[in-house]
Amino acid sequence: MSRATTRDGGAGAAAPPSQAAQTAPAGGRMAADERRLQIVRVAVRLFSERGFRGTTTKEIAQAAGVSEAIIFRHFATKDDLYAAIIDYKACARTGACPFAPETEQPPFVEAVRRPVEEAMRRGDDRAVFEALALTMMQHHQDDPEFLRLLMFSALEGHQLAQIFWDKNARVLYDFLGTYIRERQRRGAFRDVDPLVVVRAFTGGVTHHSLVNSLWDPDPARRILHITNEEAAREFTEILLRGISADAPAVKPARERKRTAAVKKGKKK
Amino acid sequence: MSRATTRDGGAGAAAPPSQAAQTAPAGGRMAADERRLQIVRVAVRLFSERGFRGTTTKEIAQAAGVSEAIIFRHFATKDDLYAAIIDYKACARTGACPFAPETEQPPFVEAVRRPVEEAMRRGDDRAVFEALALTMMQHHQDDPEFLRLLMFSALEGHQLAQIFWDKNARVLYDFLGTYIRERQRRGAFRDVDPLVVVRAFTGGVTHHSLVNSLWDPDPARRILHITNEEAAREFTEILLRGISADAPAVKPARERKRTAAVKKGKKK
DNA sequence: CTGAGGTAAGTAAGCACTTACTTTTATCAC
DNA sequence: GTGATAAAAGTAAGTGCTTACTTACCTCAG
Repeated sequence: MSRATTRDGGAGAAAPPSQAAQTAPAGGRMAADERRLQIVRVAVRLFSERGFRGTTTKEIAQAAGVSEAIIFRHFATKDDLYAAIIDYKACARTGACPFAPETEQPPFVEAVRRPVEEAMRRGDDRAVFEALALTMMQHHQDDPEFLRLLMFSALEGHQLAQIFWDKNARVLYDFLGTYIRERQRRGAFRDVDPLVVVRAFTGGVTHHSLVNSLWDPDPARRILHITNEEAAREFTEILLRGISADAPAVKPARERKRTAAVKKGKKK
Repeated sequence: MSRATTRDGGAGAAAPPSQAAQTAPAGGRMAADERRLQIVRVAVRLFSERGFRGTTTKEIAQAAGVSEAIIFRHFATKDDLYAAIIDYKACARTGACPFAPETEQPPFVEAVRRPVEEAMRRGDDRAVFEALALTMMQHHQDDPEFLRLLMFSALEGHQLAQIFWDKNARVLYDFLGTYIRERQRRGAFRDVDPLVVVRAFTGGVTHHSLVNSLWDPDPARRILHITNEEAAREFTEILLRGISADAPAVKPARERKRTAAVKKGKKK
């Protein structure tokens, strides 16, 4: 059951720890399921670093500490391995999915859902959006592989991108959009297309994570150095003021009042 | 000057129009500069579609209608070709570039700058952000290659991503941040970190373009089908309401005179 | 008749994937 | 407990194809 330890000092010739093997020495022999899972994990890491096309099966084998043929014993083709990654990433984080495709629960949305729905029941708008933003950012930060893998997948035209959208983004748009519509009916929010609100908010959050991950890596973080909590709070504050109904009519834009002064012959 | 046409009907054997050659038959003989530029353009398109690693020199040659050896007569290595692309995409539009095709748009920030700065001088916040959003989205839509190339570049760790950030994003953060800070000093905007505002706003805009380009392509556009103008208007509305200074009693009057009321505990 | 634009046909290295073979280990009659 | 055994985990050394890049040659404008 537990990982190896049965024969660590054994033969010794299996995997020289001198180079490579950054992930796991993985020296000993493994049960098929273990090995398969390990290969998937290694492949996820490498694909997220270099893309599907940019990663060779040889590299995966080396990083996993086995020969290339092992990869092809567990996965018929490289595409097959990619498919396994989709299964893995689509359900791995729920913890309730060893490998079976039976999970219908999308991990990302599921992680988001609980705290957000709880806040929704209380009608606490601030908590809703703050929890949403924070959960998303935390997810991106805890699992930076995921964003990269997703972007590679979208750019390279693989299925993961579409699956992610259907299982996560679409769900989010639906249930957040529904909430916003409900709050509008109650007069809490002004009349904007709820989907535009979702797009604007999740866009700010996702873009923030993406820029952090691609251009402004973690320790230095020189472009915009704020905690996820601060970011969630500020983004939420902007959005809530931006869509709340009782807001003071915004600003000089309402120039129909100011007929007197500077009417620059603008458009109607 | 003009593209070929000198010997289209000539030999006939050069480029069979039966397959490939989606871009340009490019049959005849070209001057070196012409050919070089054409190769760069073709390569930009292919790299943006499949990434640097995912595009072969053979494909580039075929799409350009020449033999592979021609690529390597003009560019020592594939990396060299990539470097030429950087020049092309990063400065081709400034006009200050070796082989700048004077025809195309100015670079990103330059395109944004003119309308936005004009609105800034008028102090028309709405126009500032709307013009910014609209110019960005229009740029992304007119040149969808660019976003894809940029993302590939960032993911694959090429220089273009860094150069783009330094030459465009950083500049935008600076000069929009400065504007916001100025408006805060005048009491028009509440006290938020200007960089957070820039991140939130450009994030929403960029994310919108990215989702449109990767998940919701143009003709159908089923996830969120709005024009760039509408999107710019809505995003701007949300942002401006979101960061406008608190006006407890709605005071549409010029705020710079009214030192008394507003000015909450803002300065450090 | 020279030199620049262009090509066909390479080359060595790298790719996804196989084949033929060698351990290791769980199992079960004894 | 043994030890024969079958199945599975593992490997070394390929296979044929593709890749970035070269070499040797051609062709035609000036």
